[in-house]
Amino acid sequence: MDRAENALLEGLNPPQREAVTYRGPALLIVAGAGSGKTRVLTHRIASLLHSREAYPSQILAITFTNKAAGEMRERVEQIVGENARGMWISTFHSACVRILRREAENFGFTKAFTIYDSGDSRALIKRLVRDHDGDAFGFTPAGVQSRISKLKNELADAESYARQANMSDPAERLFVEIFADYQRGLQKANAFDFDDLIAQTVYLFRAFPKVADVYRRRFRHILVDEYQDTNHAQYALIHELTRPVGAGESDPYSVGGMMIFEPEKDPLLEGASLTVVGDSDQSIYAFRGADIRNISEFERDFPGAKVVLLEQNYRSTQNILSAANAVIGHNFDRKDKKLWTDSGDGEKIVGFTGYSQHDEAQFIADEIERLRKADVDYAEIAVFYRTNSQSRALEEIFIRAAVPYKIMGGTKFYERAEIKDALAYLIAVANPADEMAVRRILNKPRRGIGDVTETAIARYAADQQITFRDALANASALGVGPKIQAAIAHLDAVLVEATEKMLPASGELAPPTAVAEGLQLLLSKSGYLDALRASKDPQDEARVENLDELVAVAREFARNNPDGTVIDFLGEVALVADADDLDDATGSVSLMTMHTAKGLEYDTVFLTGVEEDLIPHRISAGEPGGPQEERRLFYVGVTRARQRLYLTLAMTRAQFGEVSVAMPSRFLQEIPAPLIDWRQSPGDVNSRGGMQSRALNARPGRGGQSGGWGSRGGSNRYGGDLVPKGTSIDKIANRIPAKVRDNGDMELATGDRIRHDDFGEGRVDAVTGEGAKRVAHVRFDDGATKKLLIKIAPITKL
DNA sequence: TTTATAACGCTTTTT
DNA sequence: GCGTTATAAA
Repeated sequence: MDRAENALLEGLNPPQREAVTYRGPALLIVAGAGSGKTRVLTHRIASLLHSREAYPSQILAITFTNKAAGEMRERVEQIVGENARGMWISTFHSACVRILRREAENFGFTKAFTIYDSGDSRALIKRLVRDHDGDAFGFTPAGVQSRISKLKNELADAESYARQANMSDPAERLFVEIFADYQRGLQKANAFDFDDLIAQTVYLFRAFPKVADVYRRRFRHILVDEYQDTNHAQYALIHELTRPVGAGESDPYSVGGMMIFEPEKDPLLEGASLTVVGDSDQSIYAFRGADIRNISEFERDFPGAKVVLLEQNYRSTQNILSAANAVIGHNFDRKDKKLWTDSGDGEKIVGFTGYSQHDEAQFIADEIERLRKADVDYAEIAVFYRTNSQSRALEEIFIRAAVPYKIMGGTKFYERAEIKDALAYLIAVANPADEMAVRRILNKPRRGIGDVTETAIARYAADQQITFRDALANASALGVGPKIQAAIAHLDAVLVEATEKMLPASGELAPPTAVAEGLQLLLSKSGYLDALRASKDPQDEARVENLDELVAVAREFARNNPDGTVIDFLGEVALVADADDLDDATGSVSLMTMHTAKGLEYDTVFLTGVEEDLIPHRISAGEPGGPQEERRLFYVGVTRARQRLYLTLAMTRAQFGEVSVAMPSRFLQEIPAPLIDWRQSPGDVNSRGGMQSRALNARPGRGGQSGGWGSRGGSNRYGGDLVPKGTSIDKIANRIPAKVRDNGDMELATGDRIRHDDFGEGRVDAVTGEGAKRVAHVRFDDGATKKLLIKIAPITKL
């Protein structure tokens, strides 16, 4: 082992070293949270390159997000420099796009295929459900879409599904019909959806072993990150790629001259070596088909596989790890794994219960400001929540408290209407077969082309056996008014002009700037930008800026890919997720869902909304394995924190415009009590002498919910302190009562007089809502009116 | 065809 | 609470 080799191993613990240096057909690295897996992975790649066991071009490293891929490439480059070029470090999806582009002609697509994101495919499915009268059977586009997606992830197509489905059930027959039509629709549009990218690549490899062999011969070392999140199709793809080369020679498809590569006699070459890294405790994507068995049964799938366990954590304090271990330990049927650190206990976890989500948010804002004064950088603070909708309350308070923040992965840039419109213009140029894109831009901006005209175009196209796009060129033949004819002709002319710019018919290469310029041309000459500028809707100003940004993205793309065509650009754009542009959060607090948080780490983490029905989410309760997955999600959130972890919740939460009572999450009770320092525990909130609500004090007498629900302690007529007397604190971890304050079925009617612990006496003006959500509208004697949740407000009937 | 209004219903996570 | 969609009116 030479010096450079030694440098690669420096600072690694023994299991990490083993993971870097082991050589064999299959290696599973079970990497607990924060155990340095990216480091191990990059060093392993560097080690392979350094020892000349592999050329860069023989390495395929697969990650889950583009961001992770970029990071890995960067870190490998830091070690091996220029040598990193030629490696494929990419996501499953972009790797498959690369392969499919090269091989598309083998199976009825062209190189110019486009990619349908979930919105696109939803739109297509929606139309099909309508056409087939699907709602008669209770079909919703979302439901059909998720069924199709699940099936594709299992590598089933409409035909194979039909074979084993109960076809005497008319609903099943209809579903199969819609599924098949959907697939035909995609094919006709020369497009793949996300799931197809993987599945079709697998089909391609299976149907054309000679094609598969090309890639098997090329990639000798395959490394897969986040293996616990792979679904069956991705698993199958890995399997296909790691098969011995030439093994498929007897396959009937390999005769017949379909393949583009000359069949040649191959000496059987053994399969590529496979390294997978994962942590079954961090599997949080089962809902979209991730199969935890891929990792738990790895040793069975790849006999002779080596397993390396990384348990030492380099990220968090022992207190945080102990809490994480305790919670995840409640999941049964998992391999026991305990994270540990040698860096000390650190601070206690801080718990806080607010009266409302605003109160909770206020606490977080106050705490952030306090940390800020202690010289903590905003960028090292993150706030996590389970659902995107929870971010609103946080935002409101943060804005008021002047806490700079950035929402990660909120409304997605590429899902904004104006961006999708702009991309549809590009698609109309790059892949005119994609009828949906053409239809989308038909009347954007408004040109007076409505339903009637659209159908006329479609009928004409069908009659003439031409595409919808080509029908636009014959506006005069459509039998529509002259004004509309002119509008269509103008649109057609703009598209033609852009096509010449971006895809010159002469065959010469368009200049790198063509995409950005073409986009600008489309947006301005189509009148799209003018329409936005003329609009009086203030949001449209922001839309113009978004479009400017898209043009900037196109320019950036041209710089990075001088040979990139508009098709390449669209392909890249279709596969960027929002997790990918997390970087520019400098100087602001990061807000994101727990799912988005995976793979990230922060000094200080606020885990908010730690309530039943939120985490675990109520929808998960009914799904098999749901609560367990929610626990893993919680575990992921907890293990993101390096030094400080806050667990916060609220007593009441407004959801769907309704206020409801929230209960502390069961996960809180799974954390040993001594680990948490409750600033205000769920118990305190209901019992006398609890701490005061800061939110209330900050804005006394403010109407609305936050002021209204809030109450400070107060005697509880129905049981006082809900922790039974004489019970040791350990038995009831964290003193979390099973119930919050409960007034039972207190009956209130208009005209009743009540006394409120904080606001004094008043008269009930009205009662709205039902059951636990009944709300009393009370006019207090000082003139203030409040809305009070009858079940839990600290009130007594007089 | 477009616009205004009402009703509706849906609310988890995402490459 | 929200955005989307159906319906009615201009």
